Amino acid sequence: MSRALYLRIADTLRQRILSGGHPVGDLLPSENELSEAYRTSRVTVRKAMNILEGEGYIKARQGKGYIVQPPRHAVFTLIFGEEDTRHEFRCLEVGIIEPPEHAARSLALKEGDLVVVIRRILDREGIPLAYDEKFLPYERGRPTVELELGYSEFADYFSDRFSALALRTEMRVRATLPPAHVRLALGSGEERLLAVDRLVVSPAGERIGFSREYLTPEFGPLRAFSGRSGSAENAPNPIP
Amino acid sequence: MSRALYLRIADTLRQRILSGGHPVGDLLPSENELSEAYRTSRVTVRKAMNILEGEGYIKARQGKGYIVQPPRHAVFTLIFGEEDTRHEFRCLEVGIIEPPEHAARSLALKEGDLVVVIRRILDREGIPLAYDEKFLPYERGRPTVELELGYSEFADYFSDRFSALALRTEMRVRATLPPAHVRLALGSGEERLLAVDRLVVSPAGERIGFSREYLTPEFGPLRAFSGRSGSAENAPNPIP
DNA sequence: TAGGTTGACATGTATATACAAGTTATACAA
DNA sequence: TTGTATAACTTGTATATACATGTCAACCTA
Repeated sequence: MSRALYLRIADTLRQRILSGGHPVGDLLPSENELSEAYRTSRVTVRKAMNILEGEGYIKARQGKGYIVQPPRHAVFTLIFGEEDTRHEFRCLEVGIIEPPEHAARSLALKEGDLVVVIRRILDREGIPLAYDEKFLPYERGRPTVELELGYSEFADYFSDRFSALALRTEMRVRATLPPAHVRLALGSGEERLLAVDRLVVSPAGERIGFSREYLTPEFGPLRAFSGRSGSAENAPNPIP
Repeated sequence: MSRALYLRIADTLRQRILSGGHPVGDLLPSENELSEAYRTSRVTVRKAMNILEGEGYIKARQGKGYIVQPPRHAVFTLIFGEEDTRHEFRCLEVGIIEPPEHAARSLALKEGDLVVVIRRILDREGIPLAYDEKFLPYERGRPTVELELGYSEFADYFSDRFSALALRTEMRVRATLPPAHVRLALGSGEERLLAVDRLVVSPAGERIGFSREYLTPEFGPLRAFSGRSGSAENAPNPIP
């Protein structure tokens, strides 16, 4: 038997969108029209639509229809460093401080607001891999269990307060010269560092935490894979 | 009305997986068992399963069941630089050469194989933003229209030979000191560069192209967003 | 004219059903 | 013992149907 009908419907609609037959913002034919056109049921058409929606080509609006979406950016699966578990964290500093300017701005703090700070070194067998600063808005009275934060992401830590999947993370990566306190902590005269800023935002828009990491070359490159839905198995590693 | 039933089923199963109730490799209860347990139809249970499968928690195996998957890496939407279209490419070199060692290795070329090379500078209003090298395996007799390659990705360019969606891209990002010829081309004494290697692979595993880009600080940071399925609208930009 | 109602039509959720096709353990035959 | 049917599971595909809910334009009323 050939490909399933709902896949073939998705294929032809996808092709029609890609070839410009349905420009961005266009309303696709309704489910009823399509099910008549393909002489099939509405349920089967919906399966095709769900696929295209998952791929980002269209967006469903109840009561309105399916709207063709602008081409979205490539989706990558990001992997930090090697899957090597021999690394350890050395905590340098934990406390409640006035936030440095960049953290205050990212967390949208008001003048005088305090933050919980955690500064750590990641190393593997004595070799420093990364310097890591985390900033969490300090709420008077909230238990500061979070001072014990391990390497887990904010998202992991806050998965009880929020559904981990609901949290949104924004990252910025740049090459940088380390500030003095980082260079000192990392020991060597490292100059080729990757700086990774992360901001974790709750579904309600509350800024939950901000972290800045400085990655040394020993940490390894930041790797990303696109194509197919992010399962690790189809991501072998041809780039040497 | 409360949340839809299929969403609630997905929620409770997700929670059960996250809390270790169903370890990795475990087989979930079958659709029939679940539809009895929740006193609903198999179709509704399947909707829940499809969600969890899309989120990577489980994987369906026909004839077998739903298998709990290992936690997958976060999926990010990557954005390069600003959405500023005032930039231009200046082509430095186009030709057919013996590949440099890193390109030959990434493309898995044999001794003596040649590549088409394109070296370009990206700049905005006279300021260099990036240095870009692309390498394509040279096939004798293939028309070298590709010498005209614009800023389009390989994926765009080869979308006629392959479905653009089928192509897989692997990226590596690191901070680097530029090699001499790049420093020369970029003019200034730039030292804080992001190096981005990309390898594009066809569905059959054929290595289609390799590119190496050196991004200056003026190019802007590499940005990534996670959470929700990669639509651009829910990615405003709080990190300043 | 301004504002509210209604109805046609869109997608969202849910049920019941049927058959196709992959998997596996068990029973049985060579 | 080894191989092969078979039966009882599993998920995959597809249909027909019902009602809930969001959207919007046309119409009606004050």
